[in-house]
Amino acid sequence: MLHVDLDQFIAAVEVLRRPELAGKPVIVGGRGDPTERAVVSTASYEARAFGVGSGMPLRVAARKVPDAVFLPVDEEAYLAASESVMSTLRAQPGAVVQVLGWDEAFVGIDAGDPEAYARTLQAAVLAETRLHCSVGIGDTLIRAKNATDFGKPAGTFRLTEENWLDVMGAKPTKDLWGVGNKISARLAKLDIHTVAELAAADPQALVPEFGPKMGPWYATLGRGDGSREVDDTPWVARGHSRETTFQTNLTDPEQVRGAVEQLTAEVLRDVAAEGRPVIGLTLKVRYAPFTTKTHARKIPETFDRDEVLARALDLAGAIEDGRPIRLLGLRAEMTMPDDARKGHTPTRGGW
DNA sequence: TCTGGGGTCCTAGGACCC
DNA sequence: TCTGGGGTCCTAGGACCC
Repeated sequence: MLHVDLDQFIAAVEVLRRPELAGKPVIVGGRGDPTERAVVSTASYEARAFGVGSGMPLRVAARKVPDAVFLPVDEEAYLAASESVMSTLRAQPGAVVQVLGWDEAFVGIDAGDPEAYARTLQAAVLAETRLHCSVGIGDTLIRAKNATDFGKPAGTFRLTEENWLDVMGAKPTKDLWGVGNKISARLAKLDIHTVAELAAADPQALVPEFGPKMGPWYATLGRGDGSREVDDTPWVARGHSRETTFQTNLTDPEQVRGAVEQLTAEVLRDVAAEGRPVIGLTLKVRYAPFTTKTHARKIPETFDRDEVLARALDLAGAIEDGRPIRLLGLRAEMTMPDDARKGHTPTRGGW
């Protein structure tokens, strides 16, 4: 199968409608004001050359590249571009498309020459949207996904059982999809540092540290194994959430209640738009300096809007907790009945 | 250097039941 | 007197992805 990934997607969409930005360092994030509390969504390759990357605070990015062009996030524009890309992929002969995000998809194909198919696909996307993409080719989803990085920009690369360890074996475990800083550090405690070492690990030996599902799953990741099926079942959201970061920390309980009420109402609107009931409510509270507390409640399906709001304000009461408040941010999440759930590869991120 | 906003899924531990 | 064993449900917290 193939994994298709648009190159510097958000920055590329912005450059398309502002051709004068081509070749300049472009940084998209927040409201486009580098003095605000917000982070980088995407940086163009020119900005990345200065060490700017996704997730970096805008203030830090501005220090690194004072001359950069800062732009606000425009979700609608990216969504429109994304839909155009995905429909181009679906229009290819024999393609089964599993969308992973705005700028990524798996494409299941039955082609004798996957590289040739990939180049056809890249040409079609470019012709339709003027956007470049890289394509990974693999015999599992994991291998296709990892292959894409080696194809960037605008190229292709193939990873299979044959060359997986030759190409990936010496890489740190963090390079694997689903292994971040925390998991790689815990693997290191077990003296597992590289992909090859993880591939050689006994899956059962990882259970005490990571649990019955994730332990064996990490060993599978190390080998590049896992699903070979591209699944184009339409995606159904499990939940909705809204998050905000305050430009200055909130300290007043009344302000906190107001913020909770507003966020909750916004999420309720998203859920109501789907005509589905709420069955769970979670408030995540980000306190300065950087601790998160969670307050969750199950919600009866029969609850109406006002009852859910009241339950949220109940939870907000727990925020105060006697101590002085210093709130960096808030997130309200609601879950919906999961009758449409599919799945069962124990991965995060919905496939 | 200092922390987005949208998601998904897993694990631990306590409560409760038989 | 001293404390089984299995199950489910719920809450809190954590980790990761784009």
